[in-house]
Amino acid sequence: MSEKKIRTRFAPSPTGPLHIGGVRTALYSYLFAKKHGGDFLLRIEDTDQNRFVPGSEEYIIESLKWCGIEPCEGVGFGGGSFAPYRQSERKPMYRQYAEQLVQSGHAYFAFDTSEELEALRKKAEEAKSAFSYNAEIRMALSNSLTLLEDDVVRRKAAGEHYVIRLKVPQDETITFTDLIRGEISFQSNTVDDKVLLKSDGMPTYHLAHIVDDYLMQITHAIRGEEWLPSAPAHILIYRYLGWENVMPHYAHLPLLLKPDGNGKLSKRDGDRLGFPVFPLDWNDPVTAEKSSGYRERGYYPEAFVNMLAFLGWNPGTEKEIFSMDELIAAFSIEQIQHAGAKFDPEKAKWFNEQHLRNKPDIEIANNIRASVAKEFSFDENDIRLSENFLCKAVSLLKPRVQFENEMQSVGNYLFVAPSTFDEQVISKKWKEGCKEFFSELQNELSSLDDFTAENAKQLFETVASKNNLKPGEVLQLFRVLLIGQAGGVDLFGMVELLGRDETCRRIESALKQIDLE
RNA sequence: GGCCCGUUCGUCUAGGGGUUAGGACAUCAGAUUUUCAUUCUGGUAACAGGGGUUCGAUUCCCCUACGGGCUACCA
Repeated sequence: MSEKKIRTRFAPSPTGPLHIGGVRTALYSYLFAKKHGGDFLLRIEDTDQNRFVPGSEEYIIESLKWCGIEPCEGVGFGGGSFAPYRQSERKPMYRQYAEQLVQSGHAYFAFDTSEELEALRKKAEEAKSAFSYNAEIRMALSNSLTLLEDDVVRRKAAGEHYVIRLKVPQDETITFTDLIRGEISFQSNTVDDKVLLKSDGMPTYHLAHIVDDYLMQITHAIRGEEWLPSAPAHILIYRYLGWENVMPHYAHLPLLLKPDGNGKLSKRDGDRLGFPVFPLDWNDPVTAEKSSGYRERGYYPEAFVNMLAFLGWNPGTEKEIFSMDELIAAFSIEQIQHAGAKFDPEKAKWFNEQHLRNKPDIEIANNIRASVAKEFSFDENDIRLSENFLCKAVSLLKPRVQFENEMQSVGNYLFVAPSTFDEQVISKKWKEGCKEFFSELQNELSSLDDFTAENAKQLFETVASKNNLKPGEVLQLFRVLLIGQAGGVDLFGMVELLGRDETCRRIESALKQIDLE
């Protein structure tokens, strides 16, 4: 790996919505490429026509866009000079490499039907062992190693289905260096004769990803740990194709695990524990199942990405809140964890909260304006949609929410006057003279010129003492008159936000509604 | 079953032959706040077990246990 330009890829299958584990794989590949001034591309691995799910390719593209993980070339993103980037469109390219391997004696034609193989598997299972199409057994099956050459030609000419299998050597040790785990060795006898080309003429993942990575000049293949067991077969394919000296460096990422219990994170866990497992909402066209996404749940993409980056990686410092650019600068494969990470929905929320805190009020105000207008049916010229009002509301609400979209429900009292009033507070705190006090307060406030939190507070205290009341005695009542409830944002900050007219209106209206003797 | 990968607080992790084993989330307690939230302070809490190697091992090696992945004409 010297002066060669770094090129990484994300190569998902369009078999459904992109799992957050997949997004993380894409993210790490992206960060690594960007860090080294390289290219990151998106390739769609749709070699299995049976598992194709309509809409999932679009879903993948939209997810990456939302996350800000933008490939500089590939399906949905244009650019690049290695098109097409969809394997189904590259179908004609693969066969020659499979046949080349047959020519060189490293692969063979196999005519065994799925039924025959299925039967062998069953038999092996009954004998409590696993069937493996390998050196030990291949000489007993129907393939070009056992059949007469004429027979092979005749069968092919007759249109009989066949696959091309890799001829894995016996008694060899296959060693390679994983960027995360270091040197890993496999005994070739434990590797099976993987199918390279299927009977429908499509390549399997094993052949396709190698041909494409080679042709697309990929330098680093970052993928999930589930691929580790087939890595020796991949090394062999590179070797027999004569590409071993330019093959990409592999990095196998640890998996994302369930928050509780054992096993890898699945959609079911999200449903069960109430958190999304996908970046975006997804309605499955086949099963009609609905899955919720981080975007619709209200996460900021930068918080989502930040959270994902920290699941299995850390910068080695104590800084935790990162922008994408900061992640790019800090990223390194050496700091990737070796063990799987249990997903923690609580910490995910915390990341969003932190990004929310760091976001300027004006930006949040602009983000929530439309939904506030809709929620409360405000006219577009309503003062409560003004930049000034919304910014103040946001700053008041910011410490009380983790998501932008919680603001209007958590702070709904800032936008609309209450219709009910906390009886407990009233019956506990209301006493002689309160009515007079609030009437006078309303009166005084209505003529307060500079209507700030500070001035309103001062006035409140003055009027209270004039009525022989301690501020503490009527503060809670004041809050209930204004918003109907006991808790909430800073009282006088809210008074300033509401403004003179609305504040007075609310006091007056509350005094009428509360109807005390 | 076989093969491969892994194992530091409940969780995400830092660290690394000699440390009071650090941080964050969660949790608990106190302070601040007229309330709730925020904020601040503090607390509980971890090197899976057994053998080596070593003056010394949580750190290196081996074994065991446990966890995970793979074992398809799926990726």
